[in-house]
Amino acid sequence: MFHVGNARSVLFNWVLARQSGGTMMLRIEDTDAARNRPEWVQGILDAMAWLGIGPQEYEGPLFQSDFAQHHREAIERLLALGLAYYCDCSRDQVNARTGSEHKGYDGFCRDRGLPAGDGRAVRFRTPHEGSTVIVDLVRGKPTFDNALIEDFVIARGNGSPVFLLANVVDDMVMGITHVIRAEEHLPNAPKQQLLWEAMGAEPPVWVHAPILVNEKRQKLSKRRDRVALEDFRAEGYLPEAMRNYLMLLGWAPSGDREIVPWDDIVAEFRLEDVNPSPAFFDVKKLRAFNGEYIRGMSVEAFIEACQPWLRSESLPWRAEAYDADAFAAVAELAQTRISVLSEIVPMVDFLFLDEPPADEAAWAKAMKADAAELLAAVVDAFAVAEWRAETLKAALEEIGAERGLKLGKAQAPVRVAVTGRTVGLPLFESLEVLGRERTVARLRAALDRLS
RNA sequence: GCCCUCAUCGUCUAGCGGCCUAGGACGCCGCCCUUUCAAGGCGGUAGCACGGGUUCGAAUCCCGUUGGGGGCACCA
Repeated sequence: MFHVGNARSVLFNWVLARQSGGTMMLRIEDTDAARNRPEWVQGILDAMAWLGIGPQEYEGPLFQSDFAQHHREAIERLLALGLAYYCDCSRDQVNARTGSEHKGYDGFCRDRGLPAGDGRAVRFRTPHEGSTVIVDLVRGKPTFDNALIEDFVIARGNGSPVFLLANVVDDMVMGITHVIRAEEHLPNAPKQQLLWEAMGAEPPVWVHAPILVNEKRQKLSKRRDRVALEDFRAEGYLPEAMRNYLMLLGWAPSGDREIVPWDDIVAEFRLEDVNPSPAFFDVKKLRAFNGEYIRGMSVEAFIEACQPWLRSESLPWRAEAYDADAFAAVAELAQTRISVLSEIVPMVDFLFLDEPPADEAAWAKAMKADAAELLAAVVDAFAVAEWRAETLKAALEEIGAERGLKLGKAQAPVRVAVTGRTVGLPLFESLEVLGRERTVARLRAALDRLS
C-alpha cells in the first residue's frame, strides 16, 4: 500500500532533486522484518512509476538491512566515545521510578558504567544543557531544549539498531543533504541531529511537510481513510491529476491557477513556500481535478485510457461483446460525463450487454401510465425511420408533440427501455450506435413487460 | 500530563504594512444552454479565531488566550 502522504513526500523529494541538480535516493527501511515483505517493494516501485517517477529518476532502492555493518560500527564508536552507554532497565522499571508512562527515560543507567551484556540496550547520552536548532525549509528553525530530550535507545538488547540511529547512519553513508518527510517526524529531528553532531558530521537540511488530514482533521490513516494510491489508480484517477493535486496541498503556483502543467510546477515549486499547517486531503476536489484532466485529453487518448476498464476481468458484459468501434463512436460524448475512468463502464454498458441493465427505481420512475402507449408508437416509428440521430429525434419529438409532451418527457421511457437508466449519454446518438435491431427489440421487451 | 507545531470562506489557497470593500479554485445554491445527465457560460453564498500591543496605517509584525494537529517505544 502506497500512502498518498508518502506520494507527496516523494514528489517533494523528486522536485527538489530536479531543481537542485541533486539525486533522489530511495531506501527501503526494512529493519523490522515483521513489517516488511520483499513483494511490497515492487508495489512501491510501481506506484512511483505510475506517478511519473520511474527507476531512472532515482538511485536505489537501497536496503537499510544492507547497512548493518555501518550501524554496528556507529554504535561501537558512540560507546567508545562515551556518548552512549548500556542500560538494563525495563520499561516497567522506568515507569515505576518516574511514576508516569510519558516521562521518558530517567537516566538511571547513565553513569552506572554497565558493561556490555545480554539483553542490554544501548542509549545515547544526550546533552543536558543548551538547545538543538534544526534548519527546516518549511518551518524555519524549530528549537528544542536539550534538557527535555531523553537518553533514547539506539540499539536493542539483541544488538540491532533502532530506527533513529539506523536512519542517521544510512543518511550519512549515502551522503544525504536533505531529509524530506512528514511532520510526524519533527520530534525525531533534534534527536537525530544530535546523533549527526555526535558523529562529527554536518547535519542535513530538514523538511517536515505538513501532515495530510481527513475531514475530521485527523492524520490520514489507512484504517479509516481512503489513502492507497493503488485504490485511486484502480478507480481511474489519472497520475497527472493526482500529482497536480498533491502538489497543491499546502502550496499554490503563481497566478490564479490550479490546473497547471507539471513542468510549471517543477519550475515554480519552492519548499520554502509550503504552508506549514495540516491540509485536508479532499477527494471531492481531487475528483474535480481528475475530471478536468480527462476532459483535457484528446479523444484518442481518452479511448486509450479507458481500455483497462473496458477490458478488465470483472465486466458486466461478455468480453467478446465489446465493440471497439461502437465505443469509439460514443467516446467523446462520454468524456465530459465522467470524473474517474471507472465510471465509463456504467456509461456504456448498454451497448455491450445482451439486455439493458436492470434498475427497478429507474423503471418505476420512467414507466408511468401512458408509457406503454407511447412506446408502442415509438416502436412503429423506429421500425421504419432512417437510422440517424437527428431523424430519430425528430420522430420522437413528433410522437411526443401529439401527446402534449416535450422531448424531455417523451424520451424518458425510451431511455430506460433501451439503456436501463434515467440518465446517461445523449439518447439519439446512443440509439444510432446501438442499431435498429437491438433498439426495437428492447422497446418491444419493455412493452411486453408493461402489458 | 509533557514537548513540538500550526491558525485567511465548509475545504485548498492568494496575500509577505497602505494596491483588501480580502482574490482564485473545489463544494453548495440560482439562472442560461439543453433530449436525460454532464460539460460550458453567468451570478450568488461564505473567511482574516479572540484579546492586547507596535505603527499615521495590520489579514500581514510582537505578546497572550483559545482552538487544531503531531509526538512522547528496546515501531518506523
